[in-house]
Amino acid sequence: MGQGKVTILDVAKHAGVVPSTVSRVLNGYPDVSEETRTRVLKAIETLGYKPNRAARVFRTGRTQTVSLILPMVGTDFYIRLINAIDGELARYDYDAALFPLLSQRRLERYRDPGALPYHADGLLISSLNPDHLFPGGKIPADLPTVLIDIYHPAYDTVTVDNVKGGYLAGEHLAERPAETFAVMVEERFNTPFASGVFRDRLQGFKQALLDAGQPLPEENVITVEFSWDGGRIAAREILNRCRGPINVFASCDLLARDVMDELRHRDLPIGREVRLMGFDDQPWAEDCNLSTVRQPIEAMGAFAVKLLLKRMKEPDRKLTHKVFEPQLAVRGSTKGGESGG
Amino acid sequence: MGQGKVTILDVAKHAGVVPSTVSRVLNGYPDVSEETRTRVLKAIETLGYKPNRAARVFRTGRTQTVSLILPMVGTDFYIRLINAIDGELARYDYDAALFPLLSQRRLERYRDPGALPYHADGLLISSLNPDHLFPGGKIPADLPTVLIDIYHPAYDTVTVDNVKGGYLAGEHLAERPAETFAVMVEERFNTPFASGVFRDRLQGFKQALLDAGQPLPEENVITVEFSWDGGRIAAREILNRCRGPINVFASCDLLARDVMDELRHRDLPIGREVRLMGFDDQPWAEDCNLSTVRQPIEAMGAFAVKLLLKRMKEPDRKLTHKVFEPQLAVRGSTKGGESGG
DNA sequence: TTGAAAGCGCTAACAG
DNA sequence: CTGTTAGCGCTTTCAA
Repeated sequence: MGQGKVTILDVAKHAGVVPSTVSRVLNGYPDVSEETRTRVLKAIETLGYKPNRAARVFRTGRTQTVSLILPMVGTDFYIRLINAIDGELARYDYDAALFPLLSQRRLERYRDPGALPYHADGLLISSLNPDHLFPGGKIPADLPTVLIDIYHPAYDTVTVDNVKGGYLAGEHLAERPAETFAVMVEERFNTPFASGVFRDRLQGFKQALLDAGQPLPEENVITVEFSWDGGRIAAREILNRCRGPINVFASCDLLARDVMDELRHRDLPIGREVRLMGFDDQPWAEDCNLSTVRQPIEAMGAFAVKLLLKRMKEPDRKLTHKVFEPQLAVRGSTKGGESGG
Repeated sequence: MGQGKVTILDVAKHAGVVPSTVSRVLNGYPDVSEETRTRVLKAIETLGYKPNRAARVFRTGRTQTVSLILPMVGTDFYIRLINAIDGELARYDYDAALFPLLSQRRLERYRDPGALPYHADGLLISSLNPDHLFPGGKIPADLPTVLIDIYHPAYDTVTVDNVKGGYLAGEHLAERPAETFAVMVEERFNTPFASGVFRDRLQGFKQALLDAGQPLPEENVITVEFSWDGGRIAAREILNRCRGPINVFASCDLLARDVMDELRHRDLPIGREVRLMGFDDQPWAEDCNLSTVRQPIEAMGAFAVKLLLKRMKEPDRKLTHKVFEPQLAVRGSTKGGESGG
């Protein structure tokens, strides 16, 4: 049975119908009598028929696939995003194909309009700016496209308001005045991987402090590489400079975690002497008792999918730029009293 | 020009030849006169012809694509592996499609023989045991398959000798006798994600100590969750138990890094009072001055690809089980003198 | 070295 | 509700 060579014709013969009828059953058309339907299904079963995807794609011109281009996979943000996108796509019988831009070579291959990622019905690009990615900023293939986590005037975009998130963090810390520091991540220019989110977060943070009448001195912005000990270096820098009560805003939880670590090793009671905020609400942030800013990633993913499907249906609809609002997650690291951990 | 609707027929007409000739040019057949070849190429150029991948796949039955199923993407091991595989595949005009098993839902979808990953000419599976992955251990689609980083008697496999790696680490540490500990990562049974590498590393390590006449007491094996603070917990445990000179073998660099961190915070001179070994040789291991065990990941990836291509050519060739040997990378964390960092 | 012709497996008009 | 028919774009014999 089923050597993979059973075609719709075999099924039709076996069921005593014509191929198009089998096709109708296969594609769930309503106008098939219950009787023939079961007969066809039985034939499919006994012959072990497996539809030939290549033929279907060829014939219909649709792959039922959406390509998702992103910098990497493995961080919490992307895993949650992918799952959200995946789940939503499945509701419409679509599959997601993942294309993490792990190396320069891959990027170069994706400049070819015939490359694998463009063999899809639509394109989702997360955290990457087409202007930096492709020569002339033009996506090689002419596919319906939605950008996630990055703004661009020429595409449908789904973003989170990072400025607002930073503002929320700033507002929150400003309620408990202290010498305040921000730990930033180096974002190189002209890199494909520069979405500017960290810059935005800092900007909002500064604004909040300004509005609260506690402007952040420029020298209190510590910029570090996003490396295996960036956060620790920043923490040491801060503690060298300042002894009294401190507020620290780290532009992502990963950084905040390292800062927290360093603080704890110095027996500084987090939440009292030092208050610390992160950004992202990583799953372990709660365990760390880390105050942070939560992004509605699942909602963004689902929205992006819906938007893409709409764009696929109506290529000429006007552009949508959806902005999601982040939320404050207040925990021990900015409350009084308990130590964080 | 080139609305994506230009076919090989248009090109043929424009060049004054017949479609099959265009096809011959497209596929680099030798028996085409230089004159017609250039004429065809010019036609392709001016019309902006882009070959229709779907049609080609349909016609030839080949996708020129290999699917790579792995637990995740983003760790150094997988990034290096993917790049190696990618590069080797490109030499043979193949593309790699990545399928990280990020969620249970994805796994379930991949149980369907019609799922996207099986729409390929071959399958590479890294670090995942088909027996745990699929019901009955049978890969849903009947594709040429090579397993990487995991052994299985029924498939071509490419592995690294983790037992040997652990042995090398053990031998190395045994040269400087001290109270010795091993930090293990919890590997749950019946999980798709249990490849057993950590177990193998520990086994080799124990054997080396045994052979050196310094058997490792069972209670000196510290098992931790692979979480954000597993290494630190282990380090504290070790330091609570023991004061004198210590040898620590962490079953991966990530863990070793956290152990090292905790040690440094206690001002324990790494390489003197405490000697520490990791496993994997992460890119930052050298910066940390961490002694570790290096895996020939690039060689493994390239070999796996070659093996897969052979299997695709000759489905009936006998199974290959290639085992690569790891190498010791000795650095400051196990040398005398300098502190690690 | 090139042309003619057939057909891969499936779907989508259209007709009945 | 079901059958007839045509053809998607490309490759691959086979013949010239």
